[in-house]
Amino acid sequence: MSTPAASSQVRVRFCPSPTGTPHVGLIRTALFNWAHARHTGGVFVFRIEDTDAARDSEESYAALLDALRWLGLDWDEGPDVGGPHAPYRQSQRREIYTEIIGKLVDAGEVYESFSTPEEVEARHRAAGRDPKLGYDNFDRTLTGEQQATFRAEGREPVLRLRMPDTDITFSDLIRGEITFKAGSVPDPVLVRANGDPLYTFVNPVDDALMRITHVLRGEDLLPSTPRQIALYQALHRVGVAEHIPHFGHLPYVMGEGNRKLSKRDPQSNLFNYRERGFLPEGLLNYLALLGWSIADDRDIFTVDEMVRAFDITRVSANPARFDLKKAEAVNATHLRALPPAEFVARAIPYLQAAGVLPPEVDEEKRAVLTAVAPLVQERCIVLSDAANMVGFLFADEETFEPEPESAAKALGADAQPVLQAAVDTLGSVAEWTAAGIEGALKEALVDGLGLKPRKAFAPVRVAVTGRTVSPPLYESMELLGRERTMGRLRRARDRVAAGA
RNA sequence: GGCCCCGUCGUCUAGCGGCCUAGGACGCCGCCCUCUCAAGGCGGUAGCGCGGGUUCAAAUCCCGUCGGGGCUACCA
Repeated sequence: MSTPAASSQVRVRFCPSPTGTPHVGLIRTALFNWAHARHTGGVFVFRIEDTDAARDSEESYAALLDALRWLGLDWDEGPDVGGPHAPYRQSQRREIYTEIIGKLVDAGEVYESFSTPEEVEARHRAAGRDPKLGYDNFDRTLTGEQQATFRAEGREPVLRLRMPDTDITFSDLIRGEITFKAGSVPDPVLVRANGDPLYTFVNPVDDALMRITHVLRGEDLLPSTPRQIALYQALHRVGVAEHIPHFGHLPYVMGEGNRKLSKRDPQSNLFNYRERGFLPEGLLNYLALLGWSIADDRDIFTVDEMVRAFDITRVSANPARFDLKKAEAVNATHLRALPPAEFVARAIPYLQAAGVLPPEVDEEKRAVLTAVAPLVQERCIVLSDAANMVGFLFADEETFEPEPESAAKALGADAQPVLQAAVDTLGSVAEWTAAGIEGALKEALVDGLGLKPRKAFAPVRVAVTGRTVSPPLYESMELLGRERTMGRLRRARDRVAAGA
Protein backbone atom coordinates (compact mmCIF):
# COMPACT_ATOMS: atom_id res chain seq x y z
CA MET A 1 0.00 0.00 0.00
CA SER A 2 1.43 3.33 -1.04
CA THR A 3 1.45 6.92 0.07
CA PRO A 4 -0.27 9.59 -2.06
CA ALA A 5 1.52 10.59 -5.24
CA ALA A 6 3.48 13.80 -5.10
CA SER A 7 1.32 15.14 -7.92
CA SER A 8 -1.97 14.69 -6.09
CA GLN A 9 -3.52 17.67 -4.37
CA VAL A 10 -2.47 18.12 -0.77
CA ARG A 11 -5.20 17.63 1.82
CA VAL A 12 -4.27 18.26 5.43
CA ARG A 13 -6.42 18.39 8.48
CA PHE A 14 -6.50 19.97 11.90
CA CYS A 15 -8.55 17.78 14.19
CA PRO A 16 -8.64 18.89 17.81
CA SER A 17 -10.97 17.52 20.41
CA PRO A 18 -12.98 20.23 22.15
CA THR A 19 -11.79 19.70 25.70
CA GLY A 20 -10.72 23.06 27.04
CA THR A 21 -9.20 26.34 26.02
CA PRO A 22 -7.06 26.33 22.89
CA HIS A 23 -3.42 25.70 23.76
CA VAL A 24 -0.59 27.49 21.95
CA GLY A 25 0.94 24.13 21.05
CA LEU A 26 -2.32 23.10 19.45
CA ILE A 27 -2.44 26.35 17.53
CA ARG A 28 1.10 25.87 16.31
CA THR A 29 -0.04 22.52 14.91
CA ALA A 30 -2.99 24.22 13.22
CA LEU A 31 -0.68 26.87 11.80
CA PHE A 32 1.75 24.37 10.29
CA ASN A 33 -1.06 22.37 8.75
CA TRP A 34 -2.66 25.49 7.37
CA ALA A 35 0.64 26.83 6.06
CA HIS A 36 1.38 23.55 4.35
CA ALA A 37 -2.03 23.58 2.67
CA ARG A 38 -1.72 27.17 1.57
CA HIS A 39 1.86 26.80 0.42
CA THR A 40 1.00 23.83 -1.76
CA GLY A 41 -2.33 25.13 -2.97
CA GLY A 42 -3.96 22.29 -1.08
CA VAL A 43 -7.02 21.92 1.08
CA PHE A 44 -7.18 22.61 4.79
CA VAL A 45 -9.76 20.45 6.53
CA PHE A 46 -10.99 21.31 9.99
CA ARG A 47 -12.50 18.37 11.82
CA ILE A 48 -13.76 18.12 15.36
CA GLU A 49 -12.94 14.92 17.21
CA ASP A 50 -15.70 14.91 19.77
CA THR A 51 -16.11 11.23 20.45
CA ASP A 52 -15.56 11.56 24.16
CA ALA A 53 -18.87 12.83 25.47
CA ALA A 54 -17.53 12.89 29.00
CA ARG A 55 -14.86 15.47 28.24
CA ASP A 56 -16.07 17.40 25.22
CA SER A 57 -18.00 20.61 25.56
CA GLU A 58 -19.82 23.01 23.30
CA GLU A 59 -17.93 25.96 24.80
CA SER A 60 -14.64 24.37 23.86
CA TYR A 61 -15.94 23.79 20.38
CA ALA A 62 -16.92 27.44 20.05
CA ALA A 63 -13.54 28.47 21.45
CA LEU A 64 -11.76 26.49 18.76
CA LEU A 65 -13.66 28.25 15.96
CA ASP A 66 -13.12 31.57 17.67
CA ALA A 67 -9.40 30.93 17.93
CA LEU A 68 -8.87 29.97 14.31
CA ARG A 69 -10.98 32.86 13.08
CA TRP A 70 -9.15 35.36 15.22
CA LEU A 71 -5.86 34.15 13.82
CA GLY A 72 -7.11 34.07 10.26
CA LEU A 73 -6.46 30.35 9.81
CA ASP A 74 -9.34 29.74 7.44
CA TRP A 75 -10.51 26.27 6.56
CA ASP A 76 -11.78 24.98 3.23
CA GLU A 77 -13.83 22.15 4.67
CA GLY A 78 -15.16 21.83 8.16
CA PRO A 79 -17.78 23.08 10.58
CA ASP A 80 -19.92 25.94 9.24
CA VAL A 81 -18.51 25.82 5.74
CA GLY A 82 -19.25 22.13 5.15
CA GLY A 83 -17.64 20.24 2.33
CA PRO A 84 -17.78 17.03 0.30
CA HIS A 85 -17.01 14.85 3.31
CA ALA A 86 -19.46 16.39 5.76
CA PRO A 87 -20.26 16.19 8.55
CA TYR A 88 -16.99 17.32 10.13
CA ARG A 89 -17.88 16.61 13.71
CA GLN A 90 -17.28 13.02 14.61
CA SER A 91 -20.20 13.00 16.98
CA GLN A 92 -22.37 13.26 13.86
CA ARG A 93 -20.68 10.48 11.93
CA ARG A 94 -21.78 7.51 13.97
CA GLU A 95 -23.54 5.62 11.11
CA ILE A 96 -20.44 5.93 8.94
CA TYR A 97 -18.32 4.29 11.61
CA THR A 98 -20.85 1.55 12.22
CA GLU A 99 -20.84 0.64 8.57
CA ILE A 100 -17.07 0.45 8.36
CA ILE A 101 -16.82 -1.55 11.55
CA GLY A 102 -19.15 -4.03 9.89
CA LYS A 103 -16.82 -4.34 6.92
CA LEU A 104 -13.84 -4.90 9.14
CA VAL A 105 -15.66 -7.51 11.19
CA ASP A 106 -16.86 -9.33 8.07
CA ALA A 107 -13.34 -9.37 6.67
CA GLY A 108 -11.92 -10.74 9.91
CA GLU A 109 -9.60 -7.76 10.32
CA VAL A 110 -10.79 -7.23 13.87
CA TYR A 111 -11.68 -9.70 16.55
CA GLU A 112 -13.69 -9.83 19.72
CA SER A 113 -11.72 -9.43 22.89
CA PHE A 114 -13.14 -10.34 26.27
CA SER A 115 -10.12 -9.83 28.51
CA THR A 116 -10.30 -7.23 31.22
CA PRO A 117 -7.18 -5.17 31.96
CA GLU A 118 -6.89 -7.01 35.27
CA GLU A 119 -6.86 -10.37 33.54
CA VAL A 120 -4.21 -9.23 31.08
CA GLU A 121 -2.02 -8.04 33.91
CA ALA A 122 -2.57 -11.24 35.87
CA ARG A 123 -1.46 -13.30 32.88
CA HIS A 124 1.70 -11.25 32.55
CA ARG A 125 2.52 -11.77 36.21
CA ALA A 126 1.80 -15.48 36.05
CA ALA A 127 4.17 -15.78 33.12
CA GLY A 128 6.83 -13.76 34.92
CA ARG A 129 6.53 -10.87 32.47
CA ASP A 130 6.40 -7.17 33.18
CA PRO A 131 2.77 -6.40 34.06
CA LYS A 132 3.04 -3.09 32.25
CA LEU A 133 3.59 -4.72 28.91
CA GLY A 134 0.10 -3.94 27.71
CA TYR A 135 -2.41 -6.17 26.02
CA ASP A 136 -1.11 -9.67 25.31
CA ASN A 137 -3.22 -10.48 22.23
CA PHE A 138 -4.77 -13.31 24.23
CA ASP A 139 -8.17 -13.19 22.56
CA ARG A 140 -6.79 -13.34 19.04
CA THR A 141 -7.01 -17.07 18.94
CA LEU A 142 -10.22 -17.67 20.83
CA THR A 143 -12.37 -20.38 19.28
CA GLY A 144 -16.03 -19.83 18.60
CA GLU A 145 -16.76 -22.08 21.52
CA GLN A 146 -14.66 -20.05 23.93
CA GLN A 147 -16.29 -16.84 22.74
CA ALA A 148 -19.69 -18.37 23.35
CA THR A 149 -18.65 -19.32 26.84
CA PHE A 150 -17.55 -15.78 27.65
CA ARG A 151 -20.81 -14.40 26.32
CA ALA A 152 -22.71 -16.86 28.43
CA GLU A 153 -20.87 -15.40 31.42
CA GLY A 154 -22.41 -12.08 30.51
CA ARG A 155 -19.22 -10.59 29.06
CA GLU A 156 -19.39 -8.11 26.21
CA PRO A 157 -16.39 -7.97 23.87
CA VAL A 158 -14.52 -4.95 22.59
CA LEU A 159 -13.21 -5.08 19.03
CA ARG A 160 -9.47 -5.18 18.51
CA LEU A 161 -7.42 -4.76 15.38
CA ARG A 162 -5.13 -7.63 14.50
CA MET A 163 -1.66 -6.12 14.16
CA PRO A 164 0.54 -7.57 11.42
CA ASP A 165 3.51 -9.63 12.56
CA THR A 166 5.96 -7.61 10.50
CA ASP A 167 8.04 -4.53 11.23
CA ILE A 168 6.26 -1.29 10.43
CA THR A 169 8.37 1.36 8.76
CA PHE A 170 7.40 4.76 7.49
CA SER A 171 9.21 7.89 6.44
CA ASP A 172 8.40 10.80 8.68
CA LEU A 173 8.43 14.14 6.87
CA ILE A 174 10.33 15.70 9.76
CA ARG A 175 12.28 12.83 11.28
CA GLY A 176 13.10 10.51 8.43
CA GLU A 177 12.66 6.77 8.48
CA ILE A 178 11.19 5.26 11.63
CA THR A 179 10.73 1.57 12.28
CA PHE A 180 8.67 -0.17 14.93
CA LYS A 181 9.63 -3.77 15.42
CA ALA A 182 7.12 -6.53 14.87
CA GLY A 183 5.37 -7.49 18.06
CA SER A 184 6.16 -4.23 19.85
CA VAL A 185 2.67 -2.82 19.41
CA PRO A 186 -0.22 -4.76 20.97
CA ASP A 187 -3.55 -5.13 19.22
CA PRO A 188 -5.44 -1.88 19.88
CA VAL A 189 -9.09 -1.59 20.88
CA LEU A 190 -11.09 0.06 18.12
CA VAL A 191 -14.61 -0.16 19.43
CA ARG A 192 -16.04 -0.38 22.91
CA ALA A 193 -18.31 -3.20 23.98
CA ASN A 194 -21.27 -0.84 23.74
CA GLY A 195 -20.41 0.01 20.16
CA ASP A 196 -18.72 3.37 20.79
CA PRO A 197 -15.88 3.79 18.31
CA LEU A 198 -12.65 5.07 19.85
CA TYR A 199 -10.16 7.65 18.70
CA THR A 200 -7.87 4.81 17.58
CA PHE A 201 -10.52 3.98 15.02
CA VAL A 202 -12.26 7.19 14.02
CA ASN A 203 -9.12 9.24 13.49
CA PRO A 204 -7.59 7.04 10.75
CA VAL A 205 -11.01 6.21 9.34
CA ASP A 206 -11.89 9.85 8.84
CA ASP A 207 -8.46 10.62 7.46
CA ALA A 208 -8.96 7.81 4.96
CA LEU A 209 -12.50 8.85 4.09
CA MET A 210 -11.57 12.50 3.77
CA ARG A 211 -8.63 11.54 1.58
CA ILE A 212 -6.10 13.23 3.82
CA THR A 213 -2.66 13.14 2.21
CA HIS A 214 -0.51 14.58 5.01
CA VAL A 215 -0.94 14.02 8.72
CA LEU A 216 0.97 16.73 10.57
CA ARG A 217 0.51 16.38 14.30
CA GLY A 218 2.22 16.42 17.64
CA GLU A 219 5.12 14.22 18.50
CA ASP A 220 3.06 12.63 21.27
CA LEU A 221 1.17 10.71 18.60
CA LEU A 222 4.27 9.19 17.09
CA PRO A 223 3.94 5.90 19.03
CA SER A 224 0.39 5.46 17.75
CA THR A 225 1.48 5.63 14.12
CA PRO A 226 2.20 1.91 13.63
CA ARG A 227 -1.24 0.84 14.75
CA GLN A 228 -2.76 3.50 12.51
CA ILE A 229 -0.77 2.28 9.56
CA ALA A 230 -1.99 -1.24 10.33
CA LEU A 231 -5.54 0.10 10.36
CA TYR A 232 -5.04 1.82 7.01
CA GLN A 233 -3.86 -1.44 5.56
CA ALA A 234 -6.93 -3.19 6.88
CA LEU A 235 -9.16 -0.39 5.58
CA HIS A 236 -7.45 -0.67 2.24
CA ARG A 237 -8.22 -4.38 2.07
CA VAL A 238 -11.90 -3.70 2.66
CA GLY A 239 -11.91 -0.93 0.08
CA VAL A 240 -12.17 2.10 2.34
CA ALA A 241 -8.69 3.62 2.28
CA GLU A 242 -6.80 4.53 -0.86
CA HIS A 243 -3.45 5.48 0.60
CA ILE A 244 -1.48 5.69 3.76
CA PRO A 245 -0.94 9.39 4.33
CA HIS A 246 2.47 10.96 4.76
CA PHE A 247 3.20 11.61 8.41
CA GLY A 248 5.06 14.49 9.97
CA HIS A 249 5.45 14.65 13.73
CA LEU A 250 5.93 18.15 15.01
CA PRO A 251 8.16 18.74 18.02
CA TYR A 252 6.69 19.66 21.37
CA VAL A 253 6.17 23.16 22.61
CA MET A 254 7.79 23.12 26.03
CA GLY A 255 7.10 25.18 29.11
CA GLU A 256 9.35 25.94 32.04
CA GLY A 257 11.75 23.22 33.06
CA ASN A 258 11.86 20.14 30.93
CA ARG A 259 8.18 19.61 30.63
CA LYS A 260 5.73 19.94 27.84
CA LEU A 261 3.78 23.18 28.17
CA SER A 262 0.88 22.11 30.35
CA LYS A 263 -2.76 22.86 29.69
CA ARG A 264 -2.95 24.17 33.22
CA ASP A 265 -0.19 26.68 32.63
CA PRO A 266 -1.68 30.10 31.88
CA GLN A 267 1.13 30.60 29.41
CA SER A 268 -0.42 27.91 27.25
CA ASN A 269 -3.79 29.62 26.97
CA LEU A 270 -4.16 31.25 23.58
CA PHE A 271 -6.81 33.68 24.76
CA ASN A 272 -4.51 35.12 27.39
CA TYR A 273 -2.44 36.47 24.54
CA ARG A 274 -5.44 37.94 22.81
CA GLU A 275 -6.56 39.59 26.03
CA ARG A 276 -3.18 41.18 26.54
CA GLY A 277 -3.31 42.55 23.04
CA PHE A 278 -1.03 40.30 21.06
CA LEU A 279 -1.58 40.78 17.34
CA PRO A 280 -2.64 37.65 15.44
CA GLU A 281 0.23 38.21 13.02
CA GLY A 282 2.68 38.69 15.88
CA LEU A 283 1.66 35.56 17.71
CA LEU A 284 1.56 33.53 14.51
CA ASN A 285 5.04 34.76 13.60
CA TYR A 286 6.37 33.70 16.98
CA LEU A 287 4.62 30.34 16.94
CA ALA A 288 6.06 29.66 13.50
CA LEU A 289 9.52 30.18 14.95
CA LEU A 290 8.93 27.26 17.28
CA GLY A 291 10.36 24.64 14.99
CA TRP A 292 10.66 26.50 11.74
CA SER A 293 12.77 29.33 10.35
CA ILE A 294 12.30 31.37 7.24
CA ALA A 295 15.96 32.23 6.71
CA ASP A 296 19.23 32.22 8.61
CA ASP A 297 19.25 35.96 9.15
CA ARG A 298 15.61 36.85 9.64
CA ASP A 299 12.79 35.98 11.97
CA ILE A 300 10.20 38.65 11.44
CA PHE A 301 7.76 37.90 8.66
CA THR A 302 4.15 38.21 7.65
CA VAL A 303 1.74 35.34 7.34
CA ASP A 304 1.89 35.64 3.55
CA GLU A 305 5.65 35.43 3.59
CA MET A 306 5.41 32.35 5.74
CA VAL A 307 2.98 30.69 3.38
CA ARG A 308 5.26 31.38 0.48
CA ALA A 309 8.33 29.94 2.19
CA PHE A 310 6.90 27.16 4.33
CA ASP A 311 8.33 23.70 3.82
CA ILE A 312 7.21 20.98 6.20
CA THR A 313 10.35 18.95 5.63
CA ARG A 314 12.41 21.80 6.98
CA VAL A 315 10.69 21.80 10.33
CA SER A 316 13.03 20.98 13.20
CA ALA A 317 12.59 17.78 15.18
CA ASN A 318 13.74 19.36 18.44
CA PRO A 319 11.30 20.37 21.13
CA ALA A 320 11.07 24.16 21.48
CA ARG A 321 10.60 26.12 24.65
CA PHE A 322 7.98 28.84 24.60
CA ASP A 323 9.85 32.06 25.38
CA LEU A 324 7.49 34.83 26.37
CA LYS A 325 10.18 37.51 26.05
CA LYS A 326 10.84 36.61 22.47
CA ALA A 327 7.14 36.31 21.73
CA GLU A 328 6.71 39.84 23.04
CA ALA A 329 9.64 41.15 21.05
CA VAL A 330 8.25 39.66 17.86
CA ASN A 331 4.82 41.05 18.59
CA ALA A 332 6.21 44.49 19.38
CA THR A 333 7.93 44.56 16.01
CA HIS A 334 4.66 43.85 14.23
CA LEU A 335 2.89 46.37 16.42
CA ARG A 336 5.29 49.13 15.49
CA ALA A 337 4.96 48.30 11.82
CA LEU A 338 1.22 48.92 11.86
CA PRO A 339 -0.02 52.04 10.04
CA PRO A 340 -1.08 54.49 12.78
CA ALA A 341 -4.73 54.38 11.79
CA GLU A 342 -4.68 50.63 12.00
CA PHE A 343 -2.98 50.76 15.36
CA VAL A 344 -5.70 53.07 16.64
CA ALA A 345 -8.47 50.85 15.34
CA ARG A 346 -6.98 47.81 16.98
CA ALA A 347 -6.17 49.54 20.25
CA ILE A 348 -9.62 51.00 20.83
CA PRO A 349 -11.21 47.79 22.18
CA TYR A 350 -8.37 47.47 24.65
CA LEU A 351 -8.70 51.08 25.76
CA GLN A 352 -12.39 50.49 26.28
CA ALA A 353 -11.71 47.33 28.25
CA ALA A 354 -9.33 49.30 30.44
CA GLY A 355 -11.95 51.97 31.04
CA VAL A 356 -9.87 54.64 29.34
CA LEU A 357 -12.43 55.10 26.60
CA PRO A 358 -16.23 54.86 26.73
CA PRO A 359 -18.14 52.26 24.70
CA GLU A 360 -18.85 54.92 22.11
CA VAL A 361 -15.80 56.75 20.83
CA ASP A 362 -16.65 60.10 19.28
CA GLU A 363 -14.77 61.86 16.51
CA GLU A 364 -12.95 64.17 18.87
CA LYS A 365 -11.50 61.31 20.89
CA ARG A 366 -10.65 59.46 17.76
CA ALA A 367 -8.74 62.48 16.51
CA VAL A 368 -6.78 62.72 19.74
CA LEU A 369 -5.94 59.04 19.49
CA THR A 370 -4.76 59.38 15.95
CA ALA A 371 -2.54 62.24 17.00
CA VAL A 372 -0.89 60.31 19.86
CA ALA A 373 -0.69 57.03 18.00
CA PRO A 374 2.79 57.52 16.55
CA LEU A 375 4.01 58.51 19.99
CA VAL A 376 2.68 55.51 21.89
CA GLN A 377 2.91 52.85 19.24
CA GLU A 378 6.62 52.31 19.53
CA ARG A 379 6.32 52.20 23.30
CA CYS A 380 3.90 49.28 23.29
CA ILE A 381 4.62 45.59 23.28
CA VAL A 382 0.98 44.57 23.30
CA LEU A 383 -2.12 46.64 22.58
CA SER A 384 -3.22 46.79 26.20
CA ASP A 385 -0.04 48.76 26.97
CA ALA A 386 -1.62 51.71 25.21
CA ALA A 387 -4.01 52.28 28.09
CA ASN A 388 -1.30 53.47 30.45
CA MET A 389 0.17 55.65 27.77
CA VAL A 390 -2.89 57.54 26.65
CA GLY A 391 -4.99 57.41 29.80
CA PHE A 392 -4.08 60.95 30.83
CA LEU A 393 -5.55 62.40 27.64
CA PHE A 394 -8.99 61.03 28.38
CA ALA A 395 -9.08 61.48 32.11
CA ASP A 396 -11.69 63.67 33.69
CA GLU A 397 -10.15 66.86 35.13
CA GLU A 398 -12.18 66.58 38.29
CA THR A 399 -10.90 63.15 39.12
CA PHE A 400 -7.47 63.20 37.53
CA GLU A 401 -4.78 62.17 39.99
CA PRO A 402 -1.15 61.28 39.44
CA GLU A 403 -0.35 57.67 40.28
CA PRO A 404 0.82 57.43 43.88
CA GLU A 405 4.14 55.73 43.05
CA SER A 406 4.94 58.30 40.43
CA ALA A 407 3.93 61.16 42.70
CA ALA A 408 6.13 59.78 45.44
CA LYS A 409 9.08 59.84 43.07
CA ALA A 410 8.62 63.21 41.42
CA LEU A 411 6.22 65.33 43.42
CA GLY A 412 8.11 65.86 46.64
CA ALA A 413 8.55 69.22 48.33
CA ASP A 414 11.42 70.19 46.02
CA ALA A 415 9.04 70.01 43.10
CA GLN A 416 7.19 73.10 44.24
CA PRO A 417 9.51 75.73 42.71
CA VAL A 418 9.71 73.68 39.51
CA LEU A 419 5.96 73.53 39.13
CA GLN A 420 5.61 77.18 40.00
CA ALA A 421 8.14 78.14 37.36
CA ALA A 422 6.39 75.94 34.84
CA VAL A 423 3.04 77.55 35.58
CA ASP A 424 4.55 81.01 35.28
CA THR A 425 6.33 80.49 32.02
CA LEU A 426 3.66 78.43 30.31
CA GLY A 427 1.01 80.91 31.21
CA SER A 428 2.64 83.35 28.86
CA VAL A 429 3.64 81.05 26.04
CA ALA A 430 2.40 82.54 22.80
CA GLU A 431 2.07 79.40 20.76
CA TRP A 432 0.78 76.25 22.48
CA THR A 433 2.89 73.90 20.42
CA ALA A 434 5.41 71.26 21.38
CA ALA A 435 8.23 73.49 20.20
CA GLY A 436 6.88 76.53 22.04
CA ILE A 437 6.39 74.55 25.22
CA GLU A 438 9.83 73.04 24.97
CA GLY A 439 11.48 76.44 24.54
CA ALA A 440 9.64 78.00 27.44
CA LEU A 441 10.19 75.09 29.79
CA LYS A 442 13.87 74.73 29.03
CA GLU A 443 14.44 78.40 29.50
CA ALA A 444 12.57 78.59 32.78
CA LEU A 445 13.64 75.30 34.35
CA VAL A 446 17.01 74.40 32.93
CA ASP A 447 18.42 77.88 32.43
CA GLY A 448 16.34 79.73 34.97
CA LEU A 449 16.47 77.31 37.88
CA GLY A 450 19.71 75.71 36.80
CA LEU A 451 18.26 72.21 36.96
CA LYS A 452 19.42 69.13 35.16
CA PRO A 453 16.84 68.32 32.47
CA ARG A 454 16.11 65.06 34.20
CA LYS A 455 15.29 66.82 37.45
CA ALA A 456 13.41 69.59 35.77
CA PHE A 457 10.96 67.60 33.70
CA ALA A 458 10.04 64.79 36.03
CA PRO A 459 7.65 66.84 38.22
CA VAL A 460 6.03 68.41 35.16
CA ARG A 461 5.61 65.04 33.53
CA VAL A 462 3.98 63.47 36.56
CA ALA A 463 1.79 66.48 37.19
CA VAL A 464 0.51 66.46 33.63
CA THR A 465 0.44 62.79 32.64
CA GLY A 466 0.23 61.24 36.06
CA ARG A 467 3.15 58.94 35.43
CA THR A 468 6.93 58.99 35.34
CA VAL A 469 6.72 57.11 32.07
CA SER A 470 4.72 58.75 29.32
CA PRO A 471 4.77 59.73 25.69
CA PRO A 472 7.10 62.66 24.93
CA LEU A 473 6.24 65.51 27.29
CA TYR A 474 5.91 68.54 25.02
CA GLU A 475 3.79 66.70 22.52
CA SER A 476 1.68 65.31 25.33
CA MET A 477 1.09 68.79 26.69
CA GLU A 478 0.23 70.14 23.29
CA LEU A 479 -2.34 67.40 22.80
CA LEU A 480 -3.78 67.84 26.27
CA GLY A 481 -4.32 71.51 25.56
CA ARG A 482 -3.34 74.63 27.39
CA GLU A 483 -6.21 74.79 29.78
CA ARG A 484 -6.11 71.24 31.05
CA THR A 485 -2.33 71.26 31.25
CA MET A 486 -2.25 74.47 33.25
CA GLY A 487 -4.98 73.22 35.55
CA ARG A 488 -3.07 70.04 36.32
CA LEU A 489 0.16 71.93 36.93
CA ARG A 490 -1.53 74.34 39.32
CA ARG A 491 -3.23 71.60 41.22
CA ALA A 492 0.00 69.66 41.56
CA ARG A 493 1.78 72.80 42.70
CA ASP A 494 -0.84 73.50 45.33
CA ARG A 495 -0.75 69.99 46.61
CA VAL A 496 3.00 69.94 46.88
CA ALA A 497 2.86 73.27 48.64
CA ALA A 498 0.30 71.87 51.05
CA GLY A 499 2.70 69.05 51.76
CA ALA A 500 0.28 66.41 50.60
C1' G B 1 10.65 -2.08 32.46
C1' G B 2 9.41 -2.08 26.95
C1' C B 3 8.98 0.85 22.49
C1' C B 4 9.92 5.47 20.09
C1' C B 5 11.82 10.50 19.52
C1' C B 6 15.44 14.36 20.53
C1' G B 7 20.62 16.42 21.78
C1' U B 8 24.52 23.68 18.21
C1' C B 9 25.00 30.10 22.76
C1' G B 10 20.44 30.86 28.88
C1' U B 11 16.24 30.42 24.88
C1' C B 12 14.58 29.76 19.47
C1' U B 13 17.38 28.56 15.45
C1' A B 14 21.14 28.58 10.64
C1' G B 15 24.34 24.69 9.44
C1' C B 16 22.95 19.02 5.50
C1' G B 17 31.75 16.84 4.71
C1' G B 18 35.81 21.84 3.25
C1' C B 19 32.56 28.73 2.65
C1' C B 20 32.63 27.51 10.56
C1' U B 21 38.64 30.98 14.18
C1' A B 22 30.01 28.14 14.01
C1' G B 23 25.82 32.88 11.45
C1' G B 24 21.06 35.34 13.09
C1' A B 25 17.26 36.50 16.72
C1' C B 26 15.43 37.07 21.87
C1' G B 27 17.61 37.85 26.60
C1' C B 28 21.62 39.98 29.26
C1' C B 29 25.80 43.79 29.69
C1' G B 30 28.14 48.41 27.97
C1' C B 31 28.19 52.87 24.96
C1' C B 32 25.63 56.54 21.78
C1' C B 33 20.99 59.28 21.13
C1' U B 34 17.76 61.64 24.92
C1' C B 35 12.60 65.56 28.70
C1' U B 36 10.89 59.95 31.06
C1' C B 37 10.13 55.18 28.92
C1' A B 38 10.68 52.98 24.60
C1' A B 39 12.42 52.79 19.69
C1' G B 40 16.95 53.24 16.94
C1' G B 41 22.51 52.86 16.26
C1' C B 42 27.19 50.59 17.83
C1' G B 43 29.87 46.98 20.59
C1' G B 44 30.14 42.80 23.90
C1' U B 45 28.66 38.02 26.50
C1' A B 46 27.68 32.91 25.46
C1' G B 47 27.15 27.02 22.15
C1' C B 48 28.44 21.97 18.54
C1' G B 49 26.84 16.47 25.69
C1' C B 50 30.83 12.66 25.76
C1' G B 51 33.85 8.64 23.50
C1' G B 52 35.20 5.98 19.40
C1' G B 53 35.37 5.40 14.24
C1' U B 54 34.93 6.74 8.52
C1' U B 55 37.64 10.68 5.75
C1' C B 56 43.04 14.45 3.34
C1' A B 57 38.96 17.09 6.06
C1' A B 58 33.11 16.17 10.75
C1' A B 59 28.83 20.52 14.19
C1' U B 60 27.68 17.88 9.71
C1' C B 61 28.26 10.52 8.19
C1' C B 62 28.44 5.69 11.36
C1' C B 63 28.60 3.18 16.19
C1' G B 64 28.44 3.45 21.25
C1' U B 65 27.51 6.09 25.57
C1' C B 66 25.32 9.69 28.61
C1' G B 67 21.39 13.04 29.17
C1' G B 68 16.36 14.76 28.21
C1' G B 69 11.45 13.74 26.55
C1' G B 70 7.14 11.02 24.97
C1' C B 71 4.05 6.73 24.62
C1' U B 72 2.81 2.37 27.06
C1' A B 73 -6.11 3.31 28.48
C1' C B 74 -12.30 0.18 26.53
C1' C B 75 -8.81 9.46 26.67
C1' A B 76 -7.78 12.24 22.44
